[in-house]
Amino acid sequence: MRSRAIPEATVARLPIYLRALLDLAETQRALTVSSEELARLAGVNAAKVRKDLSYLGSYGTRGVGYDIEYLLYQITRELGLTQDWPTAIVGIGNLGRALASYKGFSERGFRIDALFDNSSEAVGEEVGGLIVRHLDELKDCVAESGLCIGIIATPPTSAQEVAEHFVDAGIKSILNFAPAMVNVPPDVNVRKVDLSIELQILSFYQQRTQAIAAAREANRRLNLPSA
Amino acid sequence: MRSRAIPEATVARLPIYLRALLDLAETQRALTVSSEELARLAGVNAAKVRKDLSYLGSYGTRGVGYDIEYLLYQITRELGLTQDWPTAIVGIGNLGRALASYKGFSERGFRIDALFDNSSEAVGEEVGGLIVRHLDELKDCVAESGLCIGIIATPPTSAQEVAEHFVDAGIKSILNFAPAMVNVPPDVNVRKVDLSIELQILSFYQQRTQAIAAAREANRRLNLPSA
DNA sequence: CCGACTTTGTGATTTGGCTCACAAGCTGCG
DNA sequence: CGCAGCTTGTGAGCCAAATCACAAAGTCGG
Repeated sequence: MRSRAIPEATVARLPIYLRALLDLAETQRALTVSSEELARLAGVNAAKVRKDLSYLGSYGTRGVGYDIEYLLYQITRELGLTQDWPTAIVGIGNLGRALASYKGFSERGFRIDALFDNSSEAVGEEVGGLIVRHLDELKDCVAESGLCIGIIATPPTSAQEVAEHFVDAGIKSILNFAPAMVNVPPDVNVRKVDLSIELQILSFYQQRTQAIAAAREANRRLNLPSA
Repeated sequence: MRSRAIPEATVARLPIYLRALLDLAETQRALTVSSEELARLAGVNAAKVRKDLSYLGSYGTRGVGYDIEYLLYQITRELGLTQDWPTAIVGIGNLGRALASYKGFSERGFRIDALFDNSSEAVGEEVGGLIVRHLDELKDCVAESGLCIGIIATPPTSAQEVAEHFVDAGIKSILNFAPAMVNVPPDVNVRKVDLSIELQILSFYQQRTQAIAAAREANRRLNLPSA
């Protein structure tokens, strides 16, 4: 189990465990936590927690559980959150503004360091304590201040163009909020968050349960035609 | 293949195909699309597209491809997007405001019909053309206007409370933007979007590639001690 | 009408991840 | 020290989903 290959699914859950552990550490009720309790807090099952944590190494004690502080440190380190990742947002519309002032980022070690837009209206404006700069300055800015992560918050039509600016500037990690696919070289990592896709998935299941209810109702009436 | 059980993974991709098809329909270059092209637009592989679409029925023509308009209609219907799903947002902070005025929702048939908060500052304010109401009015509002989907955009500490309000009001579909788990009865469907989790995942892979580069560099120096 | 070409639909296989179940290992108590 | 009671770590089996590969079914040109 000493292989350095942590499954993708596990990586995606580490941040969830991290948050649960932070909550536990704040409310100082105990020094250790069992896989059972962590599972409850993270909304998964206990075996999965244990298997996930075992990929990081054997950090638990049988009969006792996991030391909260130690586990916190290990997960933080594994996720690369012991260092700051300077981050830039491109596209200062509704969404970009909200992201720029979103507390959740800074709380988890992602300081937003620069904002860019290509409309002359937005450039020069102050948003969340930062001055919006023109997209053309991106490359220089990356070179100067070592930006590592780029966030796309533009309309979908500009997403590809912004992604290419990022790639050109040497950024290797991109978070794309625009509802559009972007193509990048294989050494660049893109993750996508689509706010409306999740709603559409909810719609699917909602419709299905309503359809089932309607069908049941129809059957009931057929079976009892003259109630 | 006539089974009505569409795999979850397929449901999650249908919105992506939908968007790609809408793009194609707008730019009217052709009446049909091949699985190959659709796959390229959606960022998946062609066999997956075909298998996904086959769960909806046999809507393609061999040697030709899929009729764009017809496929659009079928996916829209399957996702339950032929009807409107009245939606409410609870928590009118930075994020809630951005979501309330986010164009992407209305473009895809999710009209935001009501906004709620429980701070007396926010209540009464106008955001995106709607008046913010107090959370206590939620239940009445659901009864009156048939709200179907609830969005949580509060800080994590309030998420569970808001979820319980939703459940109490009879809402069965919840989209949770708060970085916290919520517990609901099994007949309620919760989906979670966590903006910072995606950044943390990016951080993991970014750190890993940097670590590999550093190790390689170190090796190079060891092998060439007196360059 | 035929043969070359294109593209779908889908069995078969592989992969990856989830769950179960239990041995191994720790604590605390008598 | 030995035993009872927890809790971890992990092999084994299982299941869903991704991929492959190809027959079936269409188009088009001559």
